[in-house]
Amino acid sequence: MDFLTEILGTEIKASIKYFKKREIIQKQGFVSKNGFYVKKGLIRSYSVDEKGKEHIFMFGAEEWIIADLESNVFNKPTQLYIETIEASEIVIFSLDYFNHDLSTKEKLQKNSILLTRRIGSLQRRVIQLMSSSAKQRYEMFLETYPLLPNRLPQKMIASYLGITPEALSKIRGER
Amino acid sequence: MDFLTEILGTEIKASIKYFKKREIIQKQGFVSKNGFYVKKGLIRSYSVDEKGKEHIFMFGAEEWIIADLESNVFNKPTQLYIETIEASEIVIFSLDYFNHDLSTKEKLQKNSILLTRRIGSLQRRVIQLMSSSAKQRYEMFLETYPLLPNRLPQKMIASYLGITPEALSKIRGER
DNA sequence: TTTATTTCTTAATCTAGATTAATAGAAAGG
DNA sequence: CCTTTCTATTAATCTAGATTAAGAAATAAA
Repeated sequence: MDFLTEILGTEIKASIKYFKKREIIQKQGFVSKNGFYVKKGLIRSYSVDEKGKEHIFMFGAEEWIIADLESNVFNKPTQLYIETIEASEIVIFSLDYFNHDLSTKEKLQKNSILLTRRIGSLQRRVIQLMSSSAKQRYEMFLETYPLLPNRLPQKMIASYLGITPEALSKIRGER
Repeated sequence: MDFLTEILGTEIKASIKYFKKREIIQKQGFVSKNGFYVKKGLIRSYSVDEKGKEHIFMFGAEEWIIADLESNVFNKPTQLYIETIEASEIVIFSLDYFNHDLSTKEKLQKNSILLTRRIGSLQRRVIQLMSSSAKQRYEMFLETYPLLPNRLPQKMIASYLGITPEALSKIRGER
C-alpha cells in the first residue's frame, strides 16, 4: 500500500478486498465515494448506453487507480461500471479527502500531479477519437499499453477503441 | 482577477494582454508554461492533424481557463494551438505552481477541485464520442453550452463535435 | 457601395466501419 | 471427457458521415 499512502496519507480509511474474475465492483447510477487502487489483477470501467452496448472507458492494471472522481466530488451518479477482468486484489479507499483537511501540502501537490496526468491522457484520447482512424487508434493503443493486449480479450480492446470486434479483427488481419 | 487569485494566490506572476480576433496565443509543438484565463472574449484550443485538418479541443469563454496542463507538468511539447475567436482580454499566468511551494493548502484544494471538474467533463466527452451519434452530440452540446452557439461560426461547432460542417448543416436542417 | 473572401447549404457520390449471419476455435462447466 | 457457452474470424450488406462540387448567403475589405 506504499504508493497509496504516499498520496493519500495513512489517515485515509482503506481496505483490501479480493475479487474473482468478472465481479462488479461499482454500478452505474450510484454516487460513488470510493476509489479503487489495483494492487494485483486487472479491472475495467465502462458505461452502458441506451441500446445496452458497453463502452470501455479505461483499464486498470497493477498500480493504477480507477475512480469516478467527478461523481465523488460533485455528488453525481456515476456513469461507470467497474468490473474485474482478472481475479484481483483491490484497495478500496474513501475519496472524501477534499473535504476533511487531513492532507498535507505535499500530498495535495502529488495528487494534483496525478490529476494532471490523467487530464493529459484524456486530452490525448479525445483528440485521437476525433482525428484518427480505427487502425491508427489501435496502433497507438499497442504502443501506449504494450503489455495489456496479452491479458485482454480482443472484444474489450475493440470496445476501448470505440469499434466492433469484427472491425478490429479485420484491422489485425491487414497487418 | 479575483477568481484567479483565489486559486493561484497573489504571488503568481500574471499579466493581462489584449488580443484581436483570430490571433494565435500558443503554438503546437512548444512546451507551454502558461495558462490562459479568459477575462473577456472567446478563445479556442485545437490540434492540427497530418492532413492539416483542425480539431477543436475546447472553447474558453469568460471565466474559463485554457491550458495544456500536461505539456506544462511533464515538459511535453503541446499538441494544441490556442487562438482567439473574438477580441479578448486574457490573463496569462505562469503554471509552475507545482514546483515552488507558494501555494497554500486551500489553494491546492481548490485547484484539485478544478482539475477534477475538468476530468469529469473530459470523461463525459470521451464516452460521448464513443457512444453517441453526431446528432446526439450536437444536442448535448446545445444543452451543455446554451450560450456559446450564438458566438460561434458553425464550422467551429462541427469541428468541436468531430464532424464536417456539411454534416452539421444537414443535422440542423432535420430539426 | 462594390468587390472579394469566407461561411453555409444542398446534392451526388464514396467509404470506414456497423450490422447481420454463419462458422470455427477456445474456454468453462458439468 | 463431452457439452455448452463465449470469443474470434470471414464475408455480404448497409449506413452515418466524409468528400467533392457548386451555388447562395453573409462578412469583410476596399
